[in-house]
Amino acid sequence: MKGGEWVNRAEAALAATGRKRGGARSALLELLGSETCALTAIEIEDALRGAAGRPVSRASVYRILDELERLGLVQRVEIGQTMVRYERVCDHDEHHHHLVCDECGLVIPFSDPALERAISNLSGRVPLAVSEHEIVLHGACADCQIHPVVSARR
Amino acid sequence: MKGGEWVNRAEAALAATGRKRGGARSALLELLGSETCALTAIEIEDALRGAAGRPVSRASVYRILDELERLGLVQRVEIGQTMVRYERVCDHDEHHHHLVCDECGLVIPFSDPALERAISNLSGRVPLAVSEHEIVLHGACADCQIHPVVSARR
DNA sequence: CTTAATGCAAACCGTTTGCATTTCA
DNA sequence: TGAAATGCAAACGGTTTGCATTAAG
Repeated sequence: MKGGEWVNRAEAALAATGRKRGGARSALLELLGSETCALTAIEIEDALRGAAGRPVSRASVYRILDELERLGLVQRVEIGQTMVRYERVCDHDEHHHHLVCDECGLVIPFSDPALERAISNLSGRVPLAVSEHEIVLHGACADCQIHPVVSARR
Repeated sequence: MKGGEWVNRAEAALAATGRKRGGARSALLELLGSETCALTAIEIEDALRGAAGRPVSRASVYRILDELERLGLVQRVEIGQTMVRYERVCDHDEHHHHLVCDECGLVIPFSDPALERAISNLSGRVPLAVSEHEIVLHGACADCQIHPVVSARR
């Protein structure tokens, strides 16, 4: 499984910087490894408090995510929903972006080679050394087109 | 000037909903009309308190922006910088996206027809009725490639 | 033992809200 | 005069920080 590989890579990267191992962090790594799309800190906290066991304090969730982000193992995904989301940084073939339903908040991952081509093409012609990119399509998901939630509006 | 047109359209849209005119709002409209790229609420507040005259309270800035957003006259731009940015919604030919320098926070607008083509092409093949999209390229601007700000990191 | 990891509670800060006051039509 | 617009200050809520405690090596 892809996520397992990522967990190993993460453990290795952390060990390489002379870090000690902690229960909270490995629980969080395992969760992120099993998840393919972006979660908020609260969702992570809840998931860890729930079934999977090993509750982790919110402060630790944020600290660990921050650390993983600095190491390039996790990336923030900000898709206009107040709360920041986090997901593991994956190999090229797992690279994806997000569809966001503005009615119900549903987040769906997608990928599109043509779009990636346009981006990498563009990256060379721009006054910035591009290191990453983020694409978000907003709209209404199938359910919300059928059952519009009148009062949602963020 | 493009911005002037936008201001007129905005005034008209507001009048059409039976709203009264207020000093704070017209000052804010004028500012947004003269600005081509995204500003934060604080930047707007400062700009209005400064030279241009007519200080506007922060609460009003947020309320007015919210109102303009609901009317489709302004759009939020969230580019991973903690604070939300706002810019006027422009005609098709002014449509653009953003380059963000992760070192110093500089925001640069850009547009790319090929990218837009890829997006609109994609929009039809996706499980979402796409109403808008946002693209952000992150990296280091020219200045920051030369003089790296060691400790910036958000 | 020495240093990193963690939890708890308080602090932060951008944003929103409640309420009294002013302004427009 | 009645509804909308505005300012001020307090409330909110996601995130960060300080500090004391626990645990890894």
